[in-house]
Amino acid sequence: MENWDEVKTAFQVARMGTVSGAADVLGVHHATVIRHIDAIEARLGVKLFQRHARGYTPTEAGEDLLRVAQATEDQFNQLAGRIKGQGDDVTGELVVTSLVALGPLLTPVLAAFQKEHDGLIVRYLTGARLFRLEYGEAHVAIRAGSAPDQPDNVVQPFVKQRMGLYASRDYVDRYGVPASVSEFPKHKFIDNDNASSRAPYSRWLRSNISADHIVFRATDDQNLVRAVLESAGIGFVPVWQAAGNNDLVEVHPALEEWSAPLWLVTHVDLHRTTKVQTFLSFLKEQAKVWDL
Amino acid sequence: MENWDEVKTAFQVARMGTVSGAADVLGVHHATVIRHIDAIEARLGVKLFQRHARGYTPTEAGEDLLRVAQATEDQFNQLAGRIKGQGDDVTGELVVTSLVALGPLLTPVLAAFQKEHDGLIVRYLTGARLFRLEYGEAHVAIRAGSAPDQPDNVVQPFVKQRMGLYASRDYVDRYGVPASVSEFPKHKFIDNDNASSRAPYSRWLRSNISADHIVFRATDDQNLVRAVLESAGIGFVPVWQAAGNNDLVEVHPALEEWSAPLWLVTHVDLHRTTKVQTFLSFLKEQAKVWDL
DNA sequence: CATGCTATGTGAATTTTTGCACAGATCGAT
DNA sequence: ATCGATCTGTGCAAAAATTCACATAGCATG
Repeated sequence: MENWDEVKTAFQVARMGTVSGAADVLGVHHATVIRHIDAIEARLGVKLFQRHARGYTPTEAGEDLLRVAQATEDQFNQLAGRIKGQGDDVTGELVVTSLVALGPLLTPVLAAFQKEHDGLIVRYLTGARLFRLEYGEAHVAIRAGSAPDQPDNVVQPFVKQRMGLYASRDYVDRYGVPASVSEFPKHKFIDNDNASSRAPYSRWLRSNISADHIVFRATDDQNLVRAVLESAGIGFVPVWQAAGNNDLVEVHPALEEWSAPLWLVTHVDLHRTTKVQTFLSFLKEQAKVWDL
Repeated sequence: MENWDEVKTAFQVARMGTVSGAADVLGVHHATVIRHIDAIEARLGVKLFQRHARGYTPTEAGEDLLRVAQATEDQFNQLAGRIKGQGDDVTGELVVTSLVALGPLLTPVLAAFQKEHDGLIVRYLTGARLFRLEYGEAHVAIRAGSAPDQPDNVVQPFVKQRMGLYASRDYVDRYGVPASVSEFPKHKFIDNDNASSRAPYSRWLRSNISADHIVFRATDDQNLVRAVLESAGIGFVPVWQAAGNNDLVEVHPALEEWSAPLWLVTHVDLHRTTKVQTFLSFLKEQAKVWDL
């Protein structure tokens, strides 16, 4: 059974009883049907049909094939139905990945989206390692930083995350609050460990504060926030995150140039699917009421 | 699901995880695999795989297809096994057709053949209407008369059926036995109703006896024999059939030129199968001990 | 019994598919 | 970092499959 198309052809011949009839159904020339039958019979070494001028009557082998191929056709039709349908409704899994830091923001949205779509299973992946879209690990990724430029990824701007400079109440009690940028050199700062980070607030800090005043560095954003709370110094925290924390004191009003854009990233192959598109528009709608 | 071969290709890709791997298994070029996948996805309007430089990972739709096609492959393999096997052993049905008259001769042979092959179902069809090989109604036909010449049929000579001229004991008591052919015009004869019958004994009768001495005609051979037994006249009966009947008296020794050949006929498509060949050789072997 | 209809079957032309060669990209290892 | 191995992807030539055209054969109908 090397060639499945020949099985399909033989199936139609067995069902129709004639080569011409099968050719009509299959939308091919009757000569093609004859050659398919000849080929499959030659491979099997057994006649599937008895030929006569009024048509082909299946032998026992041919009737066996008829039964099996009938089942196959049914299964394929059902499969095609499922697959095509799947493209049009929001079911199955929706896998979303983002930085851990965005958890408080995204979890409510994802929960609400799930409630709207019965039969949808939401998987929200956040972790140390980058979940890769191109391996099918996620449908949608929310990424921070400069515009990603992966060839297979569809990237669109999401929201701007406003960043503020904060210190802990404890730090302020001890060192006070700088009245202006000019007083910054008197203070201790916290920043990303990545010296070439292209996050706008990080670049602003590097160009306005000498490196020796940056006394605490970490790779993970969450650990930077923890360092601020532990009074290690002054650091950037997203305004929405700082808003709910009474221990944080705003050291300097947020500047527009500190804002870090968030990006919505999907894989090309999945971007056009209804599931992904529905989620993306839902997400954007919810984001309108965010005050970042 | 128009093209079943594309399903097969997609199945292998889903199983292997790479286009190249699937191409190796399928024995085609990897470009062909890529084009098959593109084609089936285009028809379905849904991506079955996510492409990346290290291979193809199936989407949910792709995994669905994997499951269905896996089952299909299994079923096709089993089917191929059954069909190929069927070609090599003697099982299923063996349909044999012949003239009713040959029943006493053939039935024992058929019964013996069935005993030798477990799982074989013998159907011995004898009837008024001609069972037609080309419609698959029979595997083997035993025919009498002149060499048949159907293009789709494989014809081989079987045995010569010796014919004798017999009359009933009652007829002989009344009219006596003709001492030689020269006395034949004094007697009544029985013959086939078909004036153009090419059976050798029938032709001999036509050329040696004038038509007005043939007082009983029938289409069916068995009815001709019955007419002889009912004392309607002198008629031809196969010697093997007359041998077991004490009511029949040989009127004239059997002539070689009266012998009617029997033919074994099979359809081309079935002739090469083991089942038919096994039966034919069995039949010929049994026929060696016949005294016709 | 001739005629029309519907079949199968086959060689030649044409279209489609396949294979080939090479480019581009990724990953692991030396 | 560079090399080698392993993938995907694409234009182009070769091969293969399909279509076309026509021949042939049975069967029903008038």
